[in-house]
Amino acid sequence: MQDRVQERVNERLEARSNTKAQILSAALASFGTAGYDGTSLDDLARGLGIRKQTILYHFVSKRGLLNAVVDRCAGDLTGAMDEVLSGADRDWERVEALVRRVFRVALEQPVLLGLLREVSRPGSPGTQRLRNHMEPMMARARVWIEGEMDAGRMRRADAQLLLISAYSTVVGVATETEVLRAAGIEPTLRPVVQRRRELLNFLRSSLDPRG
Amino acid sequence: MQDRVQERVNERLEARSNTKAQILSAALASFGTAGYDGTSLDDLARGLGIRKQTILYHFVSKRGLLNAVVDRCAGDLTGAMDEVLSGADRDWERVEALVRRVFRVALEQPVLLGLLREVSRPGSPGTQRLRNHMEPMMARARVWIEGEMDAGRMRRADAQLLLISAYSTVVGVATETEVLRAAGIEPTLRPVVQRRRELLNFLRSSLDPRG
DNA sequence: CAGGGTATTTACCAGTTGGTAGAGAGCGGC
DNA sequence: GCCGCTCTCTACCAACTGGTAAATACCCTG
Repeated sequence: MQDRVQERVNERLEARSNTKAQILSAALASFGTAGYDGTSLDDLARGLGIRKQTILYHFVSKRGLLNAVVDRCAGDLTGAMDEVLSGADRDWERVEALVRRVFRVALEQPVLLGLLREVSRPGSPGTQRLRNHMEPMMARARVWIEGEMDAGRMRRADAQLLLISAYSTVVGVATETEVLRAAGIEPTLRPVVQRRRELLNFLRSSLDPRG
Repeated sequence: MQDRVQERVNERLEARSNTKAQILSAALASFGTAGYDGTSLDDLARGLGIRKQTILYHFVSKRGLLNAVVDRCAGDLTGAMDEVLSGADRDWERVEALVRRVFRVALEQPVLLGLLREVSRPGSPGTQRLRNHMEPMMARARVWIEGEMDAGRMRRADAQLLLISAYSTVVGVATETEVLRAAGIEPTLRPVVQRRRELLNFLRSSLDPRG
């Protein structure tokens, strides 16, 4: 009996999250390409075959929708980073694993890069929200790196600046993809892989104690 | 007499270009920071102490204003590149001069980077306009590079991909500056200089025949 | 079947958007 | 004095914006 109740509740939750999830991913795509201001709730709803008020029912306001989208993306990113930071890799291996993991997320969800790009524009609503998500993770990475430095396993450098530079490179991949497309070149993996290699080289040359 | 007439005409042209130029630079700043959709003609006019219709008189439509802004920026950029490409530098020196010159423009007019960023977003109005400006210049640079390759003064590589990568790096500087600011770090020259160095290293390692 | 929560709808609204029409001001030339 | 040109203004508009209020459909539970 209790099981059946739970089943129903799950069904309900599933149904809810179905529409909600659809709205969320459509919003991600729209915010990431057309931008926040360029996204109209009416258009978004029309694209999903629903009414705008359904969106507002689930997310209260446009701003709330953006926040939810940012939360999801930040969750994906910090989740991926968390995975690596909790993993068994050590020293330089961990740095490399971190970079590869983040790039993988970026490649699996190209729209995510677009949103990141949109949301890191100064004055954009959602900047603060993203920052709140990223800051602890960045701080954690920083503490770890600085610990490695103290232990002499990494060369001393400005860890924060390094992290920011890495973050910019990842977001920059979005820019590059767009520029490529604007130039009429169908985006391939190549430039992305190249960027990743560049970033890894940069980090290695900054951190490798043998460097 | 003829002189006085000319004088008056100049005065008139000056007065015209005064308001027009003010609108243009305010629009550049707004498009570059708030984006195209995030820019309201009313707000823009209010900021200048004029009426929106004055803007529309000079630029016909919002789209026309964007086009004019893009034209100006593209002019600044291609002008700078043109200067170098017509200069006396040869081989690697010319590449370096080109990079330094473009970075100088970017540093002198940070808003320009913002606009470039905004306008290279796929689907953004103005993308095509920018492309029309940049393409001939890019083609010219490409032809030159490929000539150098043929002459054996540069190592063979995909010139177009190289140029796009360079372009992305420059635009990426805008992203980085914004990320820095979002992280609460007052933007300094350092990361920009670092990016420039990275780009130069990358180009050298790709093109230097001795590499 | 009645009641209650969830989800989606229709109807509506005030404010803002880019844009049009046209008047008026200031100016030099005839 | 008046024309014509450039520039800026007031007045106005239809379309669209995000958002509120309330009706309704649905499904499960009692």
